[in-house]
Amino acid sequence: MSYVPTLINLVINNYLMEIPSFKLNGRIWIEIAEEKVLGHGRVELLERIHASGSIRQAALQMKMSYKQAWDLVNHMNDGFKQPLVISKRGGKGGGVALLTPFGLEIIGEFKDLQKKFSQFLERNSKK
Amino acid sequence: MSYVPTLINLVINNYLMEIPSFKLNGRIWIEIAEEKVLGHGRVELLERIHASGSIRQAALQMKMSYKQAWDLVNHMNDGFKQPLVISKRGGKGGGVALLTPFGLEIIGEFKDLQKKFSQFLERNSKK
DNA sequence: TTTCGTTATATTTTAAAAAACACAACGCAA
DNA sequence: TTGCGTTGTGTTTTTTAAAATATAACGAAA
Repeated sequence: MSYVPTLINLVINNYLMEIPSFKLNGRIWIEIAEEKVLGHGRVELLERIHASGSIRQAALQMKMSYKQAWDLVNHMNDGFKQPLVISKRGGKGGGVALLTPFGLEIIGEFKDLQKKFSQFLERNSKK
Repeated sequence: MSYVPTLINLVINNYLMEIPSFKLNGRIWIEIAEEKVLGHGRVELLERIHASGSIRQAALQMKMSYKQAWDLVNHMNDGFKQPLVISKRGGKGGGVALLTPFGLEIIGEFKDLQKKFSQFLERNSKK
């Protein structure tokens, strides 16, 4: 900095320097080929698809449009080499979607990471 | 889940279950009273204000509007109890903005946290 | 072979976020 | 006392993201 007015220098010395308590928060996600393929929201979507057997029901529960949910699923299936979700249209119930063993594995992996991260955030917050 | 077609069950067993290598990425930020007050972008803004002595120059360097930069600074000063930036208009150069000792302290704190976080991300990526 | 509810996909509309624009206030220096 | 470049603030416009709408394809079951 090239110029510091003397008056301001006087003013700023009236403030304390102790850092107040704060909460550290954040988000983590998995990237493959520099692209985000899995995060908090997508994992919740996968879990709800697993529980309901339906992309549409999962989307409704999360208050997102079916299109958005489908796009996310599609993007995940593309990002990983293997599908996390397999779906079929027509038939009993109109159609069905379910998780592959690989998809279930990925969910578990992410939840492990998320747990470690939550501990990190807790440890590094200032009480 | 209530219904799993046998055909699909056969299909999904053809996929492997090993988790591929991935990069864990993420962001952290500081919250006070449930509100985000400091993150990656704001810290960069503070550093550029410190280096240039000007909110406008810092904004230009980061390709954001002056208004946005000013709003961010204002929000930070509000969020923490004390100002991180003090500014003055008029006079030589048209005006000036500079960091308080408290602002500098906060930058240091966040960079420490960010460093730890980067190590966390590195440790938990899968090679 | 008709009905049903879902998957799959494209298009349109709406809402939110970001950027752009405009201008008063300020105080040093010429 | 005038000019200058910045701070400070509100308003308008543009861009982007999200939501809503529409519609074909599908296959089990009645």
